[in-house]
Amino acid sequence: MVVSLSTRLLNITIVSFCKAQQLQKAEVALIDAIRLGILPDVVTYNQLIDGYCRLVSLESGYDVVRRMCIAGIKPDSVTFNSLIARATHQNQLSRALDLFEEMFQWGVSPDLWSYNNLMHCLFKLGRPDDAYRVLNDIIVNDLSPSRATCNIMINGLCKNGYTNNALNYFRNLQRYGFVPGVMTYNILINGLCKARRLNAASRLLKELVESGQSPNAATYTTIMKSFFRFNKLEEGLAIFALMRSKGYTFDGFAYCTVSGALIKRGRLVEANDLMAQMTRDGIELDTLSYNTKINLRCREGKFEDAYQLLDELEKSGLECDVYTHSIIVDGMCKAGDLEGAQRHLQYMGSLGFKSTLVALNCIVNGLCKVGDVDRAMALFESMETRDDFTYAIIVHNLCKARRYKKASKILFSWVKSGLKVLRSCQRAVLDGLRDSGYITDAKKLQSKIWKARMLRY
DNA sequence: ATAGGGTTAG
Repeated sequence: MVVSLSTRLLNITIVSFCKAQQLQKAEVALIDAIRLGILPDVVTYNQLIDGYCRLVSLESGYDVVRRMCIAGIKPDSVTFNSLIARATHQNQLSRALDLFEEMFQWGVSPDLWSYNNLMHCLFKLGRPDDAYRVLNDIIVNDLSPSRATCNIMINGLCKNGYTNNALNYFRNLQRYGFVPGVMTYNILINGLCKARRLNAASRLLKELVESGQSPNAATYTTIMKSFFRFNKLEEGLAIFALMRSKGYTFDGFAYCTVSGALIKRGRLVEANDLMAQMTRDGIELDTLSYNTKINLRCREGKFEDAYQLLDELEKSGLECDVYTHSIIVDGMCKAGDLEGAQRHLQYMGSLGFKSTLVALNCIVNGLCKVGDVDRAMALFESMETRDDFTYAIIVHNLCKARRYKKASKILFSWVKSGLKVLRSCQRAVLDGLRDSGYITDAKKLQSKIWKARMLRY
């Protein structure tokens, strides 16, 4: 009795150190306890494993599993769930499946958490069919899907383009007595907004309110963003005002989102006012707010001010991120200072930023805008990773320069890359080819694209 | 645990 009480105290100590992100101290507590003759149990180790998985890495968590086995304690489903959560969070599917296998070998059955994580991972990897198979596994294994399971299903279906299936699934669940919460509604509203089905989204919003629940910050942000996406600035601003009146603008994120939308449309004065208002409302600046302010100064052409903000950001103990530098590189490109942009890109590299893709895209775009499509092409060819933005910039500008043959080659490699292809770019190339007399080439390109798309699946 | 949210193209 005395021993088990001490173990409980040890566990409370360990979990609070893990929550405070102090693994060293948790380890010391464990050693001290053992020295006093207090024996750790499965809970002790599970807490430590979870801490290592969350704060350090999957491998470091797994090391604790080894220690636990040496100590003669058998892992349980909670042990594996921490490891599986970390693996699936990093989209390491095969690692997660290895853990399932190992779990079976220990004679431990996966529980609902294990399956939920696996489902989520499969959806993120764009494999909705396999995720659906996991849902079947849940039912076959006599586990009942939880609210989280349903949300993961609905979200996964939406994210993979099956908005209608998500909606049908949702309605079926309701028929079986499922009472959706705000999160479920948010997932669907977001899915419908992204699928440009605003009427269906607003019907669900109405349903949410009629169910006696209140929309939350996420609901409002989703709706506001979709207004901005469809260029309905005033409607978006009205939502922002509503958020403010309800106190959902406490973290400054909404301010920055609205400012970003204003900056994009060149309404710099209003963006300035808004950022000032944010300060007046007593919201502290974080990296995001600094980035927004830097973006604003760059667009105003005040690069000294932008650099001063950068300085201030670092002095206040915050850290610049990849956005900060991409914003500066883009700002210089937009101001026509390609040399400055290249210089800042190098600086960014020297700071150890691995992903310079967005900054490179900005420079490719900047080179095109000052009429140097050849240098833009050279940079494009030298890039080791490209995304849909990279291709869109190059293809669009080659078309603008009426270099349709080159554009059609790049468009084709774009299709083959599997990245999302902008319809406007594809049309520009095909129309361009036809209008300049290359009718056969246009037809050939079209059939090649068709075939490449078919071959992908 | 699972919803939203900042940089680049059109």
